[in-house]
Amino acid sequence: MVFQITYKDKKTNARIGTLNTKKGSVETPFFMPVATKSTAKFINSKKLEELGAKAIISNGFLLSIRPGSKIIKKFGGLGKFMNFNGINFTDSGGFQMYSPSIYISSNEKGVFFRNPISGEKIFITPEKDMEIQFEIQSDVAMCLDRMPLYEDSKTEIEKAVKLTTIWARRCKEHHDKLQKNLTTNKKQLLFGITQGGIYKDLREKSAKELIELDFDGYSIGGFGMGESFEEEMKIVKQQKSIIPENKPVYLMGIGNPNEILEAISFGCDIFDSRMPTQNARHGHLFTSKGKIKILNKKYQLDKTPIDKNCSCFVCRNYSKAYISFLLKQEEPVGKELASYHNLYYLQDLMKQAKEAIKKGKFEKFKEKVKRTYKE
RNA sequence: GCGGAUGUAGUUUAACGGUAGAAUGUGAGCCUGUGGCGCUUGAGACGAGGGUUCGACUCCCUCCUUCCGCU
Repeated sequence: MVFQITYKDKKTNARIGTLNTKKGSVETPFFMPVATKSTAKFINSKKLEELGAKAIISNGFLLSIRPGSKIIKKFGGLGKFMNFNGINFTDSGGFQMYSPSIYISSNEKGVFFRNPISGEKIFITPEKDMEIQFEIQSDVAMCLDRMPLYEDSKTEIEKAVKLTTIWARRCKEHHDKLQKNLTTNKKQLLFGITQGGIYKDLREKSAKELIELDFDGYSIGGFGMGESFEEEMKIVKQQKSIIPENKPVYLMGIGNPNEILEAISFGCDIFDSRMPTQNARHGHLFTSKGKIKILNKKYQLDKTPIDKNCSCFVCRNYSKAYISFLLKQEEPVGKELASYHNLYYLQDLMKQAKEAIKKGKFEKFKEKVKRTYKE
């Protein structure tokens, strides 16, 4: 059993569940720090465990360029290579099509990338992508998908949906083949990714086509690209109404506290985003009173911690003024401290959300957080 | 003391007898399946005084500053 629901909220569609992987189980909903190249930026794997991350997501495609999936395999897989005790997700590289510096083109057969280091052309097919993630031995793999941009025309987005389904089928077939000889408890999970922008009809088509292929879980992709909160949530709600109840749902790339809680209330289970770490490096910090910009001059002499209500390592030891100064100086430790706090904040938020769901107080909790993060 | 050079944002520097431009720093904002990159925007300067000129940061004079060299 890949996924079990253990508790359902009465007022909303929020739920508590268990995701079972070859590395172990994790309670949902949870948030994954992004560890693209086998580490979160400025936060090592032991710190990730310390601050409460039970799962993280890395990028299979980028890791296959360097150090190479064969090397990671020799270490016994990504989890052992980076010495992370939690669950390792890997992304397919589909998202890198949005990165003009390495993306060249794509067709029905696969995607052309430019190796950012050597400059050589790389051709990634869905089959190749599955082999990479299999070799890296992540616990959960993602399908290669075609992510359109928010500003793309509906025709373009429709084409992306079509391609995403074609690739998803090939991913699934090849993934099954690769795992045929493994015992059940050694199997890697595979998630399909829906596309379709903010168009209900395209999203419906995308989700239904993927469901027919029967994945271990379903990701909603292509958000956080410029659409409004309402546009996004309208689709999330719709996708959840199509995806079978007993499948875990992963809203990709979403890290804003408001958006996460809203999506949880619709029944989403898994999240990831570079937001906490990227924001941290740029001085935007999450607190129980909302977001603060610690580089602002008014914190120059502030002796208090980032968040008085936070019990993280950073808030117990350092002042706003000190962290602000370090960030301004571009001292790596400043980035480390800020990133640590933001990641801790999100892990703690998820913990509180789960407790609130169990106590039947989730809606109230969500509204409270929403008020502090009103923009 | 004499001779030479020098003086433009906090800093490093452009240009021009007719609106003084940039870089960096600084203030404010942006970043959602990560390129630690970056992007937008605000404030900020002609050493002082006099002269020539319709008009001077620009040409001339005096003073001052700083640097170099020489008694």
